[in-house]
Amino acid sequence: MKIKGGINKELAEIFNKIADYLRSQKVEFKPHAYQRVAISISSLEKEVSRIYKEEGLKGLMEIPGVGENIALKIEEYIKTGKVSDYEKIGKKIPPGVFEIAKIEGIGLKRAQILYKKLKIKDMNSLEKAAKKGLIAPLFGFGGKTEKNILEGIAFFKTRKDKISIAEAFLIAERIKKELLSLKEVEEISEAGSLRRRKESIGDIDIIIASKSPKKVMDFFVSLPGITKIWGKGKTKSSIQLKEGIDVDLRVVSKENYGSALLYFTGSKEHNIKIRKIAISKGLKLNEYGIYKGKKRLGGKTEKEIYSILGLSCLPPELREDKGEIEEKKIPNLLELKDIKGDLHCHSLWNGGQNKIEEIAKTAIERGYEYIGISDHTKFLKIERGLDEKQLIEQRKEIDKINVQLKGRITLLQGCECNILNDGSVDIQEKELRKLDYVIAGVHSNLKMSRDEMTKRIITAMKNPNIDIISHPTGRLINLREEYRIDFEKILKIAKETGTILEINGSPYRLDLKDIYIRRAKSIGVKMIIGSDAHEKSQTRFMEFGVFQARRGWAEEKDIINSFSLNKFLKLLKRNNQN
DNA sequence: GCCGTTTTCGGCCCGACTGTTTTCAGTCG
Repeated sequence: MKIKGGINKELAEIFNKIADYLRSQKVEFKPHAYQRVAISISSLEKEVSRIYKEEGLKGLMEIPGVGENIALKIEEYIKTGKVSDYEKIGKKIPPGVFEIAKIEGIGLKRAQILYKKLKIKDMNSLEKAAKKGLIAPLFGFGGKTEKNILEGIAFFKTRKDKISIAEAFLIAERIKKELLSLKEVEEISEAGSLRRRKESIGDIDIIIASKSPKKVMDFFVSLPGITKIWGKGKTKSSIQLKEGIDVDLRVVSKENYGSALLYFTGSKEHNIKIRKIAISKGLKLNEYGIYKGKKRLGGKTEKEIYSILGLSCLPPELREDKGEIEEKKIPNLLELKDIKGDLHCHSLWNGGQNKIEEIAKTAIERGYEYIGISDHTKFLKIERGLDEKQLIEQRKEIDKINVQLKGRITLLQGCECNILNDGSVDIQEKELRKLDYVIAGVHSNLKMSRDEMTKRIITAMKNPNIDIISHPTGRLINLREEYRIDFEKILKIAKETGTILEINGSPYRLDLKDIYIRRAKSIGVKMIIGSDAHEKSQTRFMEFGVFQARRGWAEEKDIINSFSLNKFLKLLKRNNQN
């Protein structure tokens, strides 16, 4: 069973599947151990093969959650490309059955029942069976489950072969770095949907300015990790990477770089519109430049072209033909460097991977002025959510670290408490009041009716002790739809109550999505970007939140963690009541 | 299978809810 992706991701997926399998066999404790290792390996910065090469088995065992047994399995995979225990499972369960188990409402146990009873071994055979109504009569299944299965399959079909912005961004950074090592490369940039920072990316486009296209192309098609060369020419080459994504490279002359970048960044709709403007001015715009008759007026930079067309230079994130061309006042978009703190971080206290002190030090390295610890609370047993007593204990620790780090950073204590079915939360109000800020989010019973879920969130927003709503729509990209909510109503109440909506930067969520951010901004609802880091390196998810905010036309003034600590605190509901 | 400022062995992964059941699987991160 071969899985696409870098070695850490491959192993994480194998360990996750072993965990799923053991859980379906009712094995105790081991699934948790495997799952933990899967999480910790996938958040490693270094490839396990490198750790093994440099430090051997001992190095592997220093990875959190890895003991002797799992270290040996990692070693086996590095040496042979296989984990024999996992191969044994593969003989019992076809890979398609694991896929089926990803559908909401189906776990590996039910998938195995379907395999045994109806010989269902992939999505296709599952869909056929559900449509024929063969599933509902099975013991333990029913009409609603069958309906859920069909909805789940439909959702899976819409996601196509796209990868997340986070994954595409990191791959592109790596490739750009390699290409930049060539002295023949004069300019380089990503283009396409990646440059526009869309949340999912079909393929990666890269544009290079160079006088020696052949050298650049030869180097490009010899990069490590290529599984297929679709085509190689003087100006355009296309490859497939082992991560399962295609990369297209175009090499142009420096004179054409701006026009090529503009053309290949898109969007198509944006390009059509600016070409029409060119025509209306008696000009012609293409990927080689901007022309009046045969005379070339420019094309070296994007700015030059926009200026000839009488437009301001539009940031790529806005180029969707959603009003940016007509807009008189182009927003001065938020930038990563504007961010002064991260208020959504989980610590070791609730099952995160790092001590508060380590998170604080990472925040100092990131240049933040403040950092907030917002651990889950007690309703989420599986996350070891904190109760009132533990919050009081945690405060003591935070106070102590604040003294140690005085002058370097300020730590705040918050929590991410749970909005229960009736809109109340799982921590007593008087304890919430003692915190510096409170985030509340929905983490359970996600399939409520639209009215009930809207009411549930609104009740929480009306609570004077709740400052921020985390991941307000609850979607997981490619995995789970939003809660059914009346978002307009939620915006209205957010504005009235001064509740802040989060833009969750985790690549799995990116919630709020771009159109909601733009809508919130237009109404004047304040937002905050949180990394939702469960491991210190994940604080970099802030950047993906900033991308998302930029696509939503957000400026510094719309995002409250771009404010200095004092201004930020003054904006919180708790500090703003008469 | 991992882990140790109580431990090198005995803890760890709990509970409320939904759908479909009459005991259970799956979902929330």
